[in-house]
Amino acid sequence: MAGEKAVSLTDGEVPTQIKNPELVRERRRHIIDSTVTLFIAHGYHKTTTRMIARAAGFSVGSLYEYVSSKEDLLYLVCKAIHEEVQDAVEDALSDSSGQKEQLAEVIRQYFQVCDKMADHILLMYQVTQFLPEKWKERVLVNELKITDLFVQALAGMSGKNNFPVLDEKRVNLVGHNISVLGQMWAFRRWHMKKNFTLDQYTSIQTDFILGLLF
Amino acid sequence: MAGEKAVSLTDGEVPTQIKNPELVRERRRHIIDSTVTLFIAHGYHKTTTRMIARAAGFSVGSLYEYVSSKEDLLYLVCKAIHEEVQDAVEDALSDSSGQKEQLAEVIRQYFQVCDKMADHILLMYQVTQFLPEKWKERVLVNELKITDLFVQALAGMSGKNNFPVLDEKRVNLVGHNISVLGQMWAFRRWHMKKNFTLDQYTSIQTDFILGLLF
DNA sequence: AATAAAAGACCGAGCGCTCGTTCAATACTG
DNA sequence: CAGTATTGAACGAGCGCTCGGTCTTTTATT
Repeated sequence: MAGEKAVSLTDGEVPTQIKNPELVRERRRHIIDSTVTLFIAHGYHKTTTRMIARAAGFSVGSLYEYVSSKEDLLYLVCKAIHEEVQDAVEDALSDSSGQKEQLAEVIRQYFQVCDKMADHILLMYQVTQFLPEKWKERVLVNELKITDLFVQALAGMSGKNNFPVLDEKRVNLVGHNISVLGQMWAFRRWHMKKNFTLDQYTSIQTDFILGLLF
Repeated sequence: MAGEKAVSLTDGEVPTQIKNPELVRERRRHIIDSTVTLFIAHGYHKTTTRMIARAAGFSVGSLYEYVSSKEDLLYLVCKAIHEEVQDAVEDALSDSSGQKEQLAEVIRQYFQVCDKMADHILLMYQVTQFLPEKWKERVLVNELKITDLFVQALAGMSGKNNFPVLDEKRVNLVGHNISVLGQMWAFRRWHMKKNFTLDQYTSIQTDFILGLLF
């Protein structure tokens, strides 16, 4: 179930003119990579399909053989980012055995991911709004999946190893808080980077989350 | 100092062709109101200057007498939203006397503001990216001002009334956390509204912030 | 008070341009 | 040669913004 590193870029989800599915997977990977860089640098609207084509080493025409619209490409980008974050979080969780110290470690690794992928996280925040409704829903579901990893982990700890028992709603919300406080390092970095190192940030937020502050 | 409900819409900041400053203030107020509604409904890019003019009851030409570009108008919108939030938070803080229970009350009122202004908060997240660098900085400063209200309040409580002493960095970060956890009710409402009432959310998050969970 | 003149506010057709997308022509490959 | 992949010029809808002009209000003049 976990650990597939799903590279489902061929999905009928997003249509293509090209017959050879392997070619599609390979080229799309390439297109997505180029596009992410451009989107981060210039934003969605100021990145033109021509720029994307050029950066990926294609003509506009070819680009449109592999991707049916700019919006669809945007969806592929969002999906790829989510997959990357999700994989990283799953890795972090895989060697966590449910102690309070382990939770701290998971948070530490997650925040590390948020730091490394700060640009991508910011991009997701900026760009989800431009997805067609159909894709937008999917993206939110993916976002929820990541948060749920924390929720599940917390639920697993609840009541064990001097961990307090938390009802479902509380667990759920704490999961979201962890998720968002990680992202905050990305979307408020204009302030954070000026005032904290990542380690400082992690340390204080961990205390905060574990309720050691007050 | 506080309580001016500053309506500084005449500021030389954003240029205009119209001579009568009172007229400018009045009309801009009106234009901004119409624009906010449109931006919330359709986003920045899909809202055309024609739509804005029509909604405000002007011709495009007149619109451009009061506002020198769509980007400047966007800045005015952001500023107006921040002013509204800031005023509301200041009100909430004005009758807080520095007890733990009072902090809870401030949080409650702030979250209420976030709920009422959820659309606006979301809009700010979506739209800041389109501001010219010059305005973007200002907007971030305004955002910081609001967070600082919490930081100041916390700093004032630190050490008094069975409140723990917190160093500057911790106080600063907790202020940001309060600010962001309020906004989270807005930008994750697709999940939150499905699973919590505002009261539930407030109650759990207050516990979380005050560290009563673990 | 009547009239002229100047200023200020308002108008909207249209300019110049960008951008996503298409498609007829061309090249490649087995 | 058939099937597939690639190309990039051309398209046309849509956009922000301008500008020559009109309408309204205020001021000046007789």
